[in-house]
Amino acid sequence: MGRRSDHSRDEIREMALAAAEQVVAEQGLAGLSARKVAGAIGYTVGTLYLVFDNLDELILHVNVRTLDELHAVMVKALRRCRGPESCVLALGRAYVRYADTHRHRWSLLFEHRLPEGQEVPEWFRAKVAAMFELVEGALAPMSDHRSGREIGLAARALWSGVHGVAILALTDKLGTASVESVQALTDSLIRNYLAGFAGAGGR
Amino acid sequence: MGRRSDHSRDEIREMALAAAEQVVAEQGLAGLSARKVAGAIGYTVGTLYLVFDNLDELILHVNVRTLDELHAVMVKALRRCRGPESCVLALGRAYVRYADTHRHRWSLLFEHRLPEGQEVPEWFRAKVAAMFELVEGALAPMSDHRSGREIGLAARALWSGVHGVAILALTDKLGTASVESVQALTDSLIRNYLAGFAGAGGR
DNA sequence: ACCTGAACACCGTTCAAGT
DNA sequence: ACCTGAACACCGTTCAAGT
Repeated sequence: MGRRSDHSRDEIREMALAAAEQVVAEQGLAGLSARKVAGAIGYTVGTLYLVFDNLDELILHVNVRTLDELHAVMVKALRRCRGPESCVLALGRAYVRYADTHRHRWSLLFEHRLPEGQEVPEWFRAKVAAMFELVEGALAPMSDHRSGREIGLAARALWSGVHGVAILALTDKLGTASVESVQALTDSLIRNYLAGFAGAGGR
Repeated sequence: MGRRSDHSRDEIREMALAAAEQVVAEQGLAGLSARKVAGAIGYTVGTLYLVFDNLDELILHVNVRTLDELHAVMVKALRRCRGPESCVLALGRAYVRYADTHRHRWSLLFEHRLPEGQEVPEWFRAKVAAMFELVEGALAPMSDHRSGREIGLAARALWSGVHGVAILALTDKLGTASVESVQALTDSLIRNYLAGFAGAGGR
């Protein structure tokens, strides 16, 4: 036993994250364990704790990667749309499609909660903010007369909404879990919200 | 040891549920364990399994009670509103207020997931449906020309949206966790959605 | 310096044995 | 018939000891 130095600290981190992603993809949060991840990369549990503070930190990093993937998918969706409503709808559909095809990875984003006092680190929130900025960008062309603050609030309200639809539908709490019906729900949410937002009142 | 018969099966179930509620309220899902619940009611772990299939079933019943409380709170909110928009807003605010003041109980509703193949039982989904029916009822006065199916879809889209706002905001993923800002977000979501829904298009 | 392996204090779940 | 207590197979996390 003892020293091996087959891999650098960073390499071990990377391997662990990749292994954790695979376990989560296959078995969800419930199937994830430090021993399982360690075994998958050919190291002992102890080594994992040399490289991550604890399991929560590891999961946080898996989640940031998921946010990055989501962001990329949404950016891609923006390349095939014309006009503001079309673009917001495209973002919504891309989001729902990702959630549907990567259920476990996506669920981990919201099933995992940090222990009581601990708050979500800044670099994590920045990634969430980046996602909202895509929505703000799509909203901007239809909101000349509005302040950045208003657009920011609208993007958060609307996107949290899309997210809520995805959660209830995909975790089967609505009794209507098909991708089509989720799409119908998000489309309804987005179309009606935008009608109100672009129209008279707003607020 | 052996027989005691201090309490009937149903009494033990009731005591266990009450104890579980308290543990969850204080320490969240992560703090909940079969041994802890059993200890709190003065029985052994084994007894808990005589009365519940497993921990998942116990949690499911805690969650149904939460849905009942939420329903009651929303019904109460409907007593102090005039006109459709006012009533939907009242429902939204009641929901957010409940989520905020009972964070752990409310979080349990969505943090807890049944093991892979198992689906949410019918009696559970019925309770979720009952919540949506309250929203449908509030929506009805502003949708004479719409079918029940359309109203149902609108209620689900809108309410899932309110729920998503509450999740992201209260689990601190938005970086704006104050109750006021959550209220502002839900108000924005509801007002704009209703403007679109009541207005011309809809669809 | 790097990694292991065993330990500690917990889990959910089962079930022979006691009264 | 009802309940216990110990067992089993797991957890997350730590850390002395080995190379």
